[in-house]
Amino acid sequence: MLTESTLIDAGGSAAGAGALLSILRDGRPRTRAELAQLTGWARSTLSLRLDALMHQRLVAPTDDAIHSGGRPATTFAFNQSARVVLAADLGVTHARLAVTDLATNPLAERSAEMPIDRGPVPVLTWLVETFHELLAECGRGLADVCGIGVGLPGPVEHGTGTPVNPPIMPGWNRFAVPEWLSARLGAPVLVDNDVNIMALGEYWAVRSQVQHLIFVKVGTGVGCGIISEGRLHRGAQGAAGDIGHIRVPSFEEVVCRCGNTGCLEAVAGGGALAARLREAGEDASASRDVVELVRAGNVRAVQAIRQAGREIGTVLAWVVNFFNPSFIVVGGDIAEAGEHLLAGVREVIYSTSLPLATQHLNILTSDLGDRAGVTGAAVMVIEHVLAPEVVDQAVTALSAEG
Amino acid sequence: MLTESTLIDAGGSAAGAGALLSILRDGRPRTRAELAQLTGWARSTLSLRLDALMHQRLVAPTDDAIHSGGRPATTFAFNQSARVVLAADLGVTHARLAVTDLATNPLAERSAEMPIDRGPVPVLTWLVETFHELLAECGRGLADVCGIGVGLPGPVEHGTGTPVNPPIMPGWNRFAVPEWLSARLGAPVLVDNDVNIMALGEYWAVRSQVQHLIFVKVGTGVGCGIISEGRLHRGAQGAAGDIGHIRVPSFEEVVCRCGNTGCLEAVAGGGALAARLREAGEDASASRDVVELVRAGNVRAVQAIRQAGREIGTVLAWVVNFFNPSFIVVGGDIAEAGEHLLAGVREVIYSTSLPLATQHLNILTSDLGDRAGVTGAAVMVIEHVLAPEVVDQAVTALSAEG
DNA sequence: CTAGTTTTGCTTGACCGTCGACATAAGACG
DNA sequence: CGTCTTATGTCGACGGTCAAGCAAAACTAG
Repeated sequence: MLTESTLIDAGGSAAGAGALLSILRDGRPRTRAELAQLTGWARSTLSLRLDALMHQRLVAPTDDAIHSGGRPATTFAFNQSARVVLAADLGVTHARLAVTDLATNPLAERSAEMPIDRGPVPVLTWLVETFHELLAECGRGLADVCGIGVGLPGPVEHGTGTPVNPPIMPGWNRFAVPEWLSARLGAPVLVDNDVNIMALGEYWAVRSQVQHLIFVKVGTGVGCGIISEGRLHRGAQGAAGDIGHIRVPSFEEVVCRCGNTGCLEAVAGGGALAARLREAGEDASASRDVVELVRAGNVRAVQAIRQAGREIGTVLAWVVNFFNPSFIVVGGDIAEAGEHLLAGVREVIYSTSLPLATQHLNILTSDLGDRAGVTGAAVMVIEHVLAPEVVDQAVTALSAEG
Repeated sequence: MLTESTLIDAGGSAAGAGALLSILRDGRPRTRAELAQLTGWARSTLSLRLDALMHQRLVAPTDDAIHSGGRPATTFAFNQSARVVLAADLGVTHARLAVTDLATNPLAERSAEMPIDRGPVPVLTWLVETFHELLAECGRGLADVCGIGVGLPGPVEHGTGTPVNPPIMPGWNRFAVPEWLSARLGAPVLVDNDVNIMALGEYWAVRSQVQHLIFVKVGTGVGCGIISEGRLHRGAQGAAGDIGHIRVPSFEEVVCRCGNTGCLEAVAGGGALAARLREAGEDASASRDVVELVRAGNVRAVQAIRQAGREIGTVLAWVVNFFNPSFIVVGGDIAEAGEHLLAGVREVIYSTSLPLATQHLNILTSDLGDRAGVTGAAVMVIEHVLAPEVVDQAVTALSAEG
């Protein structure tokens, strides 16, 4: 069997351009002299590499030059607009699509009702159409697209990009999302669980200060995404972060939709809160109604959410001891209904977890809000496409053809 | 300020030798032709790199050649005996030292009573002396030592290798262990928490099958080490894995040595078990006595251990949902007292955790037993010293001087 | 407007790593 | 013992990288 392997770098002509780009990716403009010192290359070599990146339009000279008495030095910076990313966050009932630049800034965005249970072909067909519209909106074409990132509301085998036995996505099991999409959009496709993607998005927002982060989504259900040393921890079956079905104390009688009893989700999830408020005579059928009630100042709803925060905090207190993150970001419908949930979470964590672990721990609501998903989908693509090896390969391929 | 930075590879003469070694590190002998194909290098280049590694004695030709009609091809394999590693597992009362080869095989080993509370200088002085004796025992000298790995029973800041506010190591706080040891033994020193090191050791034993592993140590206290994607997760303050002070349900009244109540350790730790058995009239003052009782067939002790397994299993069931490991290895004094603890752990995890997460989960006792610590200490050193960049640097340094 | 200063682009020659080809070594087979 | 086959060492060629130097460019200061 022929493996055609090149386990180690090919030593191609412009190899190293990727390393240069990864220095410039922080966005700071730099002069040639600075870059030569940082890379350790000769000025001539550096110019070669820089030219290669400029031909790819991944780097561009900035307007402001540095004046130091003589000829001003032109500075070069990462060109965020070189390519665009198509990012999709598909929820159970709702979808958000965006075209972003290479720094996750949105160029065009759309949010719409789109039930996932319509099945893969209708949903993805709509997705392709909408991406075309959004591209037109911001004056870009398919040629500018460097990759497509998709978040799905269920377990996804990230290696192949296919959903596996998703409980709430009828028809999607083992559907080859990447193949289907890349055949129609002509770019690499990456797929992952929606909570993982939101964790990536939140990590991106604080990446300069933080290595270990937990993102907790409290919507109809409860789940979390785990970032260890800046990388997503997916677990052996890609099932990591499923804290919604952890059994919490003193609620052994509550039945969960998963069939077990006492699950966190059945106690503190949006669906459970709605049901409890309904029993108390309030008008609430879904997680979103609970948020409405809280916004309207309904005392019972506020109390319920705060108590839910305490229950979730109990589980997160364990997580803090076990995982020792420096950030916990809480997002999802229920978290966005104000600080009530967070208050409950903080109350329990700071009183229960180890002082060493809580000392420098930040517990916050998401700054990105419902944009965390699309941001994370874009991050997933950007991290892949702008990885040094991939850039080197692209640069050499282009310089080879002329 | 001069940074003298070379962020990107120096392009030194024999760079790439490290990559070659990392291929050979699986121990399988290979011919030049195979290696050339695997690396993608020309045969001549490959021979150059191979020579460099052979000069370092890191690779050696094997005796058996492959006969294929013409001139037989000599095969080359990683030479595990090229260097030795000094590994130390310092417990609270007990210490185990070993000299190992580059595949963690013990060449000489010693286990002794050595209370950690004698303070850093007496303990480390004894350690240096004993290492000299062990080296003499297996006919090696300090020149053969490529690194020293140490495990300590408390929180360690791995970057600097110093203990920080250890609760049970008087005098060790902020003691610069690496500097002290490397000044006397002339080799790089790596220090980490003992549980982390044991996790590394257990991971090493199953690394071909497993990416995500949890090692649980049940001794006087309870703690765990976390391996994510083959790398140790230490957490933001290096405090990850502290499951001993997670509060478990229905034991809110039990007081823990940490001052809180209801901690797992206060319910299921070896110290707690001894106390409970003592109350019941048995003769047990420490965790080791509990093991004795179990070995002697004492029913109360067996029941106590099995119940402790259930309590620990409760916490591990949460961990399984959150982290989704593929292996859980249980070690420490209490775990080695037979299958009783494991039975309790399995009972709870398989009945409580999500089916998806438990489907391919293995829950085992340690094969390495009380050797997990020294093995892990050796692994820590080997992974560092045999990392491609480090090997490249060593090879170029040697070829430069002649 | 001119002289001074610093960056930038271009060229050259030298060096070193890598490659491919050729010659030689080592064992198998008849 | 000679021939065949395959492995291995050696050597020249190629190409990428570097350092140095020079000329042009671009701005400041007077």
